[in-house]
Amino acid sequence: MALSADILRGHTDAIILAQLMAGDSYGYQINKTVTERTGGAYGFKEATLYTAFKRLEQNGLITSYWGEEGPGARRRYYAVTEAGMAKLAEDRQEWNETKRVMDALISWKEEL
Amino acid sequence: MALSADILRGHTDAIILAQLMAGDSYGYQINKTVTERTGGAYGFKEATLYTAFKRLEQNGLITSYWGEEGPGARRRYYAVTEAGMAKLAEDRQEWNETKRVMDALISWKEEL
DNA sequence: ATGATATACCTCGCCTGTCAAGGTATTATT
DNA sequence: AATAATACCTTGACAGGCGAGGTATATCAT
Repeated sequence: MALSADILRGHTDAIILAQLMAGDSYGYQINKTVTERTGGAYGFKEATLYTAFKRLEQNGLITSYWGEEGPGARRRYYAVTEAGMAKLAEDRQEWNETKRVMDALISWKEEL
Repeated sequence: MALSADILRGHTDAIILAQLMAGDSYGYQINKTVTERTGGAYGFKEATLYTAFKRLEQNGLITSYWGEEGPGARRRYYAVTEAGMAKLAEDRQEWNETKRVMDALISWKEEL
């Protein structure tokens, strides 16, 4: 099942921050990693991705810099800030809470 | 932690449908049940709730009728349709997939 | 009586994140 | 020369959440 982004709306920032915890990266690479990690079940639309970078940077959760130019298209790298790490920790707690709440509300068990 | 609805955006319909599987109910009651079931961690804003009812009914996933008038404010009851039950089954699968995807993307383990 | 609180419903208009569609540029492959 | 892959970006439309406002009934405290 391919997930629509509207289902994951609000989790985009957390997903990006989490990927950056493994090291600085750039848009195209991050998206490929996301797609691989989910077995193709999920990937960002480009507009969504770059909108998110902009938002994250404006909120001080990531910083960006142009990569050293080798051959090929230029790459803008992103790095998590301290604030970004703190935010990710919050988001992870929030995700655990989300799972708890959703499972309590839509699971089968309660109805049997 | 109190969850914002933006985190659960896209899951509102599934939550409502799941509550109605236990029997016909009305807005105020559904919301109280949701709040109780989540230990106060979640509840719909009224505008969100009634907007969702309208959407669900327009999509043929629920039907509504006014309750038999006893004393007190009038109540509009909602019932799940066959299409609603089918949709809920889909939504539940989707939720399982969402958990799988999110855990694959933001969990700690992968980084260690 | 009067005000407050709980129950119970509804609408309007703003806000925010997603994304289709459009664009630019480089390199490799056919 | 054309196509595809890499890599970035912006604009405007759309949809769901929700603050703020409204209506109405019943109970409880002052």
